[in-house]
Amino acid sequence: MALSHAILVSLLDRPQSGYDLAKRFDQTVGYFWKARHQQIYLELHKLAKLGWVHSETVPQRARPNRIVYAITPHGQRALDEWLRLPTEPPNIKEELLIKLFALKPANLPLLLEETRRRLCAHRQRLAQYQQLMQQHYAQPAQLSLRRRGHYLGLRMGILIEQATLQWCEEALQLLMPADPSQSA
Amino acid sequence: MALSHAILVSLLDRPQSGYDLAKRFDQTVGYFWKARHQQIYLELHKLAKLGWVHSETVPQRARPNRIVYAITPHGQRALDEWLRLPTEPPNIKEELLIKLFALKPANLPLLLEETRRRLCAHRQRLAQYQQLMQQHYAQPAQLSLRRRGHYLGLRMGILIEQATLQWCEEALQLLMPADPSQSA
DNA sequence: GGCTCCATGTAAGTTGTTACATGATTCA
DNA sequence: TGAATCATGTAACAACTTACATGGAGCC
Repeated sequence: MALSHAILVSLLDRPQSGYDLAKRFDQTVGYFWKARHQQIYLELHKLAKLGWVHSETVPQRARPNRIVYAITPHGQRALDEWLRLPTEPPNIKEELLIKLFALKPANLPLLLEETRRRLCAHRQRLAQYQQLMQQHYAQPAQLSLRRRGHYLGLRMGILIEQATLQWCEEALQLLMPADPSQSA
Repeated sequence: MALSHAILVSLLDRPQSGYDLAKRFDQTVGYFWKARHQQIYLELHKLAKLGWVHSETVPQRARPNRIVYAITPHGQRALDEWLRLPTEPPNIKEELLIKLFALKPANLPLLLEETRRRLCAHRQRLAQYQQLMQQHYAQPAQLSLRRRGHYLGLRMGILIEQATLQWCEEALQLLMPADPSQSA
């Protein structure tokens, strides 16, 4: 049920088409919530049936028409009710951890390599997030309330990436065969 | 496809029934991968059909029979192939962040309260993880390779909880209305 | 008498993924 | 000439959740 609510929240900013939403989910929101365009279109149909959004077709020349959705007062109320529900801590679903549970000498090199690869990937992501942070949220205390919410999303992304990076480094330390030429 | 692999990995330790697996997924493994018993039974049936596990019925007096599953050589090979596939960084799916995207004065108190609640929940989890760590993994460098894998799972849990805790504290700081009687 | 544990499952529904489909426009 | 962008969708499948079902054993 949460993707539909994520869509509603995104529509609070401004009316958008499914295409717009999909692009946005690929960027900012997508750091912590992924959705493909197919799923978004399906949810929009459902939301329209529920009367939580209302759609308007915008004709275009030489392009498929855009169908732009806006949140309705009914949708607003539904959203407010949802906000009142308690949240569950998310679970991590980290495949690499499962793989490490199968650790044995034969696949140690493989898993070390994969951990190194992930380390690089997370470094890149972190750098990207930090750049966004500098560009858009340099002084969080001076932001509007709405934008503080956005800031906190990005901030969570940074903290999680940092934690993951540290984990990767520790894992490599722990699993790397000690090299005698390096010690002492 | 990852739950079936998580089950295979768990069966590496020893043959287990669906019931055993469900209990284990509620404990150690469950810190980063949840599964209900229904899902586990379904996956076991699938795995049996694929020939990746083989089952043996253990009759019991005055109790339902246990069906104990063990990994087969074929399952071993499938697992080794899966280990070779690259892993994706998991995505967070944190509902609270979506809710904060809908931040406005009217629901600020609500979201502050929820953040406080989550702060407590994560503190408790962290304490629990740290206790397990002390009990079972006091000296990680001296563990067997297999147990180092388990250690790293728990370690990830701790790092994520710490990051989340810090985030909660920062969020409260940022969103709490400044109380004039506290400043200066 | 009611609760939890043991132990397995079916059925229905929701959510999300992958594959497939269309078709003009713009850029290299 | 080929790829990417714009823009919407259907169909099949995989993964996961929720509800329901059974029934004895042991505990308080």
